[in-house]
Amino acid sequence: MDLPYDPSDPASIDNHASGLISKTLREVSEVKDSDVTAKGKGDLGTLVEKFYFHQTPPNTHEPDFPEAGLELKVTAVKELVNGTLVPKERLVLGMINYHAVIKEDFETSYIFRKVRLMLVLFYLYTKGHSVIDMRFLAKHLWPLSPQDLKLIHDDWLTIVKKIDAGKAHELSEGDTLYLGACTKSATSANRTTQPNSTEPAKPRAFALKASYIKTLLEEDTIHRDLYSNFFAATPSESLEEAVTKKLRPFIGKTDDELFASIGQGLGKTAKHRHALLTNRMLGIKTPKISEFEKAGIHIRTVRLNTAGTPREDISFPHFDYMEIIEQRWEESDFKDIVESKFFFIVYQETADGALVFKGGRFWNMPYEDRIEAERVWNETVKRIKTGHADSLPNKKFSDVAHVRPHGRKASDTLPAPGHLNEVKKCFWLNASYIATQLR
DNA sequence: GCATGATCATGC
DNA sequence: GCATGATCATGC
Repeated sequence: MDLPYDPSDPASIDNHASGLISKTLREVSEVKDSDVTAKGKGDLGTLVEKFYFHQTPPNTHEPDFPEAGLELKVTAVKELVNGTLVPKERLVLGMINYHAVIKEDFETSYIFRKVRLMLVLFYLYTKGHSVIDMRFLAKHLWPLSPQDLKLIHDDWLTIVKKIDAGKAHELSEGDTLYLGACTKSATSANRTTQPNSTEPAKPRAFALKASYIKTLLEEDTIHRDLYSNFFAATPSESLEEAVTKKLRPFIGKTDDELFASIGQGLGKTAKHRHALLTNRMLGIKTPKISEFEKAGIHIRTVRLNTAGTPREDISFPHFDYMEIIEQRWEESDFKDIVESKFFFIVYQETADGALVFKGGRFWNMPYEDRIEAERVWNETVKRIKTGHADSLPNKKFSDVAHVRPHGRKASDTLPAPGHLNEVKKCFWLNASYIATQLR
């Protein structure tokens, strides 16, 4: 048949995709309910290609439009309570074949061929509806910038090196910045073989992090003035090296000195004043650092006492008792946290009470400690389920993490099994644990 | 000195 | 008004 667009021309494909915006697939094509398979999950992309673009998706690792070198991605967004749209999930590019990937080069890998130029269609996820009735809201034609391509290349190498070292079971999304190795399995017990080790590993896929998609969407629209970049891609330099180089001149200065020299206009009493100061050190005037936002990096200030131990434990958003008992570890918020990357801004107290900047440190949780975090999470859920939300794992239970209150005040509560008003709580990383990790 | 509970400052 | 990250307060 004659196609209503030119499959060798990205602009023409993009233009044809415009006809989907504000529509559902059912409204603009001949698709029927019987075309939707079993769960209906994940196959909207296939249906769009077949019924709207009249293409048979290549069952190889080629981009969907090989002549145009363009990969079509259909992905869900959800609406937050405040009305903003955010990606519902990571953008999965394809399963990782642990045995094959260690023999590949990035330049010839399917990841490279796919991410170079992507047309991403965003639809609003609406629970309980068939995928063909979910509405498309926006699209974006993405030729990857050289900076992003460089970091994704670095990420790919990091992942493949770890697999080649026989550590596929230790992979974590926190190992990398934009391209992650996300777990991909219906059941958390599912394991596969890996090269150079007898240890079974969770199946994982290459995926662009949700934080990456979210930032690109925002940068593209109304929030442009929120973000700025500091990373200039040079072949030899990693993001970590670029950060280290920027921060080096400020190491050894006190926070008072830093506020005086580069902190004009910053509130000195703000609790996140040290994070703001870091932006200034990186030469960034906007509230957010583009590269850190894309990578979903948790930026946290660590204030060491004179003995070199953090004064405080590290808190996270409180959880909902009734929600967490319905979750499995694999889909929990805390699992996402322990598989994310952190950037610690380290200050040390001196005997005379000054705070000296010691530098920034990237960190993500090692494998054994993620197993321990999972143990704490499981015990927490078990206790809540059995009506003990008032007595959750404390510091004696684990060297890595504990649970304790995190509300705005004692009366800031949520319902839990057996408790109508239990104070809001969250997972904390133990200060003593962070101390050992920083050494 | 540390564990645990409670609350503050800011942004949206 | 609430979420979030940071910090304070209390008691053993």
